[in-house]
Amino acid sequence: MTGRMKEGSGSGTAAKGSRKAARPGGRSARVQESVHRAVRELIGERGRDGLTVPLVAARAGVTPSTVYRRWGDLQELLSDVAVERLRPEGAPEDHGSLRADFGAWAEQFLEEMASAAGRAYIRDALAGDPDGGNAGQCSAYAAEQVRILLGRAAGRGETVPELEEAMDVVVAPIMYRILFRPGAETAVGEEQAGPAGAAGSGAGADYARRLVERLLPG
Amino acid sequence: MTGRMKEGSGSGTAAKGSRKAARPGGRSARVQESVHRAVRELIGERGRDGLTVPLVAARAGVTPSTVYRRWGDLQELLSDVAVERLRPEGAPEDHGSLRADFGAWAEQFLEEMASAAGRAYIRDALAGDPDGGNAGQCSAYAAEQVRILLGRAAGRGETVPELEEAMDVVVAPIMYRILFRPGAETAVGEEQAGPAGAAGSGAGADYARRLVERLLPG
DNA sequence: ACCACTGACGCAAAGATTTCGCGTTAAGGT
DNA sequence: ACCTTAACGCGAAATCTTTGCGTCAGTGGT
Repeated sequence: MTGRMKEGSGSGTAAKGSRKAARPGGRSARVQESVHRAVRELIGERGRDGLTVPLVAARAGVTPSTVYRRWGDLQELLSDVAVERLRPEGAPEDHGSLRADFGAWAEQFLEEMASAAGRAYIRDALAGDPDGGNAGQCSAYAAEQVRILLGRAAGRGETVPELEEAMDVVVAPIMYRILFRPGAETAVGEEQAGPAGAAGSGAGADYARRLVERLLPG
Repeated sequence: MTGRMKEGSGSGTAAKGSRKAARPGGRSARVQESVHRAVRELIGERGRDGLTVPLVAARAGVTPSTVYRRWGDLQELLSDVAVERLRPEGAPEDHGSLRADFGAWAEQFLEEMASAAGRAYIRDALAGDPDGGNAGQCSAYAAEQVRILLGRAAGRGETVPELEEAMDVVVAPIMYRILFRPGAETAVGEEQAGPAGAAGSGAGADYARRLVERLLPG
């Protein structure tokens, strides 16, 4: 990961309240922040397995029943934390053209999402998510980034595809391969790749670039 | 659902051994079949929530420790059952042309996967799947169906796209929308749909057809 | 056909997690 | 400042999960 996603433990100052916003005031916000931080720390120390509600609660300085009442179970709590960490940090870089912008973004997106940590967060986000709200948030994050890319290109006078089409052609295949085809995040059913690694450094960089070229005419 | 996926409780005669095939002989096979059937029955009776390992074990006529030892936890068991139910029943129908074949298949695929039951099974399959083996099996099922479509069209002399490209352009967007964009399985970023429901009956039928047309030239 | 070997199961106790009722605290509004 | 009520802490009860040990049944060899 190069920096699109949150890395450090708790960089933000204010709680976000991704779940129930019924009473987002002082104490509830403190508890949520404390529990989220406990989860992040314990994941770093003991891994996602070996994580239990009583353990998280103890680290956070609350009682287990508080966690159960707010989040229901460990899965939903992990889902909340995962979504928070899958949120992009800033706007995608500007490389002068839609092809370069989108290519670089897709490359980075694939690399981060396909990493062991990224895949774990994606699966956590999906797993404890009855109504699909957290998964929708993840998709909204990516769509927002792509919308910025397209809007920027349109401002340059370039002809740009629809956002929906861009999500279908570039983002969806990346996520599909990560989730359903472990170990196949590279390779695309087209011509042989360039001599060896055209621009990107990672393994699936070529794949990401080729998805972007499938979207853009020319 | 019209019949691509398994519907009834236990139609097959022999156990399949989707997990450990260490000792697939008589008793182990009976236990696996019995536990799987118990899960299917209880899901039908009490829903996926309110399902516990002791409950399943009691229905299956085994002790909870047996379930824990074979599957680890409820999630992995549900993942196994989900993959079994996501397996296609037979070969896709023949409509005379790749466009018609693929369109009809995609339409049916979307309808089944986007249903409440289909989505639940997909999420279960992904959730309890440490190594991604079950998810890979789901993808392999779909890929096999598409491979049949493409091979049949090639036999007719049609020019056909690569399997990988077909998966990227048609299957991936369908699964992405189901997982990450609840309530947005229809609509595509192109021209307005036909007058009103061209051929398919379901809501997302037009979307599936348009994905196929994005893949096929002409 | 018989026998030894080994993986899988049942049973039951120990341990951990999850649920629930009730009193208390503190946020939000008037 | 006072009232209302969502959210929390505490502790007991219920439920689930793990583990050790004896037994049973498939598997392969003779």
